[in-house]
Amino acid sequence: MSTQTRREQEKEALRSLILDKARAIFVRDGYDQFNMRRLAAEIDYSPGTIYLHFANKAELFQCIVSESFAHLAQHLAKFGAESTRDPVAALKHSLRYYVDFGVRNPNDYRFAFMMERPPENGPSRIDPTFDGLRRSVRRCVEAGLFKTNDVDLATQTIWATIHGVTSLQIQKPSFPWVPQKKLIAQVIDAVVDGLARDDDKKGNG
Amino acid sequence: MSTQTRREQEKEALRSLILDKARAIFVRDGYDQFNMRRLAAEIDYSPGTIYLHFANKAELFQCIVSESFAHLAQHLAKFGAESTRDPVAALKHSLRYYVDFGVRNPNDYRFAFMMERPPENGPSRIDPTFDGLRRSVRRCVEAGLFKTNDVDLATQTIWATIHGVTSLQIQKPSFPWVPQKKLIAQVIDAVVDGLARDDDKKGNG
Amino acid sequence: MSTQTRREQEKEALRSLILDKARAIFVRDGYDQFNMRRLAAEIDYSPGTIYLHFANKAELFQCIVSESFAHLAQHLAKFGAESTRDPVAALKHSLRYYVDFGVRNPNDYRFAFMMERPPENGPSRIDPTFDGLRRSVRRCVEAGLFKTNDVDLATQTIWATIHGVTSLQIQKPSFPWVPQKKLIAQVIDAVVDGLARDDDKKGNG
Amino acid sequence: MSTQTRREQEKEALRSLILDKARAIFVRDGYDQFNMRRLAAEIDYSPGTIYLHFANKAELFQCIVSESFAHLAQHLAKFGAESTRDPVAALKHSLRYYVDFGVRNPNDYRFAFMMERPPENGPSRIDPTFDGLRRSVRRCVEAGLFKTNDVDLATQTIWATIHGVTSLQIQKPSFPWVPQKKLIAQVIDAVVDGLARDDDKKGNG
DNA sequence: TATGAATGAGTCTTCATTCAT
DNA sequence: GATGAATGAAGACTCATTCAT
Repeated sequence: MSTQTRREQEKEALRSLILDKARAIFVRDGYDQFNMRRLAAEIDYSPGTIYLHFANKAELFQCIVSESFAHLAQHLAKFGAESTRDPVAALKHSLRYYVDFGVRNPNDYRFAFMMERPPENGPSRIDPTFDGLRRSVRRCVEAGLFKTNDVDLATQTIWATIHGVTSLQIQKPSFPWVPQKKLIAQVIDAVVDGLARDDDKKGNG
Repeated sequence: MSTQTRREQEKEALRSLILDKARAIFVRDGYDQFNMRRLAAEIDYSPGTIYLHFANKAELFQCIVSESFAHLAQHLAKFGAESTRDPVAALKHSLRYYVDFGVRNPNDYRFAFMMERPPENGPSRIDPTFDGLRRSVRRCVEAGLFKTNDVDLATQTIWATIHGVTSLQIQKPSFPWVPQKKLIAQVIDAVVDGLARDDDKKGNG
Repeated sequence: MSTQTRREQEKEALRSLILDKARAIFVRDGYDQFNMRRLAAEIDYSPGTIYLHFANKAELFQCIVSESFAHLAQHLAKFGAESTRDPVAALKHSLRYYVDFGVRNPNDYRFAFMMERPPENGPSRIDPTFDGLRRSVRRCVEAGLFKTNDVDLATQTIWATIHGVTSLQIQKPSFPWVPQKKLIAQVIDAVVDGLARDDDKKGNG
Repeated sequence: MSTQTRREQEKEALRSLILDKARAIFVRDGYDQFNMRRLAAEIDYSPGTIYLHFANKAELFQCIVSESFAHLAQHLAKFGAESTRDPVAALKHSLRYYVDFGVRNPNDYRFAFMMERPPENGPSRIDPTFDGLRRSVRRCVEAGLFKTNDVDLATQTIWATIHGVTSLQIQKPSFPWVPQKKLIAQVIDAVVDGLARDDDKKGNG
């Protein structure tokens, strides 16, 4: 029993080691440049060992994508969870959280929203991640704080917008950006204020 | 003469054929999966023939990128060119034009802003493309129509935003989007209205 | 242990097999005609296997060159090592030894001095090989046995000379040569006697 | 007639142009690196044109080799032609001429004696070139000036020797040689003096 | 369980040579 | 005679994956 348990733990540990290193390489080099032999070398195991844990490169990749979505979902779960007096402020807060998560965890964000290959088949993984945001937006709509009543429209407007900043910050770090914090705040303020009724805006945060 | 002319035309035609097919394959498969042999096969020429027109894969790719930027520049030439009574309306107009270009020419947009692969050297190609937009934004700032006086901040805010919609529309076509036109209009209105002083907004466009 | 040892031995054996076959092909076909695929075929392994032992064709070639120089150095170690009553006789003895090495190990000699192809970087490999010969010549000069006092001049004269015979014997075996031993002896005698003062020559060896 | 003649002259001129450029490239780059397309480009004709004058790369190469031998033979024709009072001095003179020719026309020399690929089949081309030298040596032998009576032995000794200097000067220009003239003179003096009877040497030239 | 040697299929690229014009 | 587009065959090298140990 003890032996078996230890074995399982070791197996799990190795699996994690592979996943972590693989994630880093996938992000650094891209899917195609990623190289099973290099991965093996970097974790100091033989190539064959990786195949004891993952059927092949594609499966390894998918595992990492799933992890990223899970990580994302877990962090975004709170989105619109709390009921608040000021849903707009809450929304902005959530958005800052979202962008912040992406910028701090570019690997996860890339896997979740930016990497293309290989083509996904199953159901959209974006949708669920989305629900929190939609909930948060709905609060605002239901409180009559937005010009529009179309929750999906507002949600997608916001998502597109903040995905824009997030992905560009990740993808084009060498562009001569204005200070990141300032830009992010400005984007969030602009889009939310733009959606909000005029009489509801008085510099919230 | 006639012979020579015909030859040149044929050569040009083949070059175009290669570029067009290559563009399609690059977009379909990505830079790494793109394959000179397959390209050759798809245009029914031998691999060597491609090398009569392009030195190598990277150059072929860069040619397509350049084409895309040229195409973009040509379509965006008007950006902020006209001096108008209503700079905000002009800006919105331009933005609609920008997104429209991306959505209608997804391949060009991909090559210009979304494909990662081979590291560019030379000067940033984004910057020049950017100038028109910045000019358009400056008009608004100089007319005192925006809350902020920071032209770069406003420009980047807007660019990040509309790049967000544009790229998502291109990259995630299977997502259950609200009607595209509506979304685009909403994003543009939201972000520009969000940047504009309150007393200047009365549903323009 | 036994397993690991056997593996290492097998690995070493394969490395040797590759080196030996490669050396033969390099000599037979020249650097450019040498072909990794053919080498692989001739040793009954796949091309990839060779790359498990050598990074690329150039490295494989350099390894053989190094082997040859090592072989040469090992055989020429004694050159001018012994202090003798008769430095001229010792020199002639060494020269005979040198030519003999080249003729008996034509491949080594080719790799060391006759093959042109890939431009070496690093420091000249000839120089060190040369030192023994120079030492041997210096003995003669210092003993006042040569007409000239210029050690480098004498050394290079001798080297050029014996390289002449050696390389021709290797490169033009089908030429109607006089008996090889006779020719070699004559060349050595002629050049050394020609350098020596008249009063010191009385048929030594 | 005039037209035909002009045509033939033009054809001959082009043939020469090709040969000259080709020789330069062959020597610069070696047989394998030599490239028919580059040759065509360098003479400003199309690749096909070369094939109107030479069947293929190998034939082109052989033509150049033949030219080189002819050039060499022509220059070496005088070798031992004049009957002189001092055959040894004449021999030395000829040898200086030989080395000089090689060093000044490294291309010819390489083609004649140093390039390997592709293997020759026909009768040895060296032998004829050799005759002048042998004649010159025979004079010395017949005048009783050499220790040996074996004309072939003496000839080959001398040839091997001076080929040694010549080829090394051509092939290893980056070696830290003593001044070339000095070395060549020394080699010639040494080997001829070494072959000559003691009582015949008194600083000749 | 872990190894790591080995492979086969594939990738970019080059080049002598041909042939319709 | 001259062109130059086109090709077929080849060569260096890579890499996911397998399998005997």
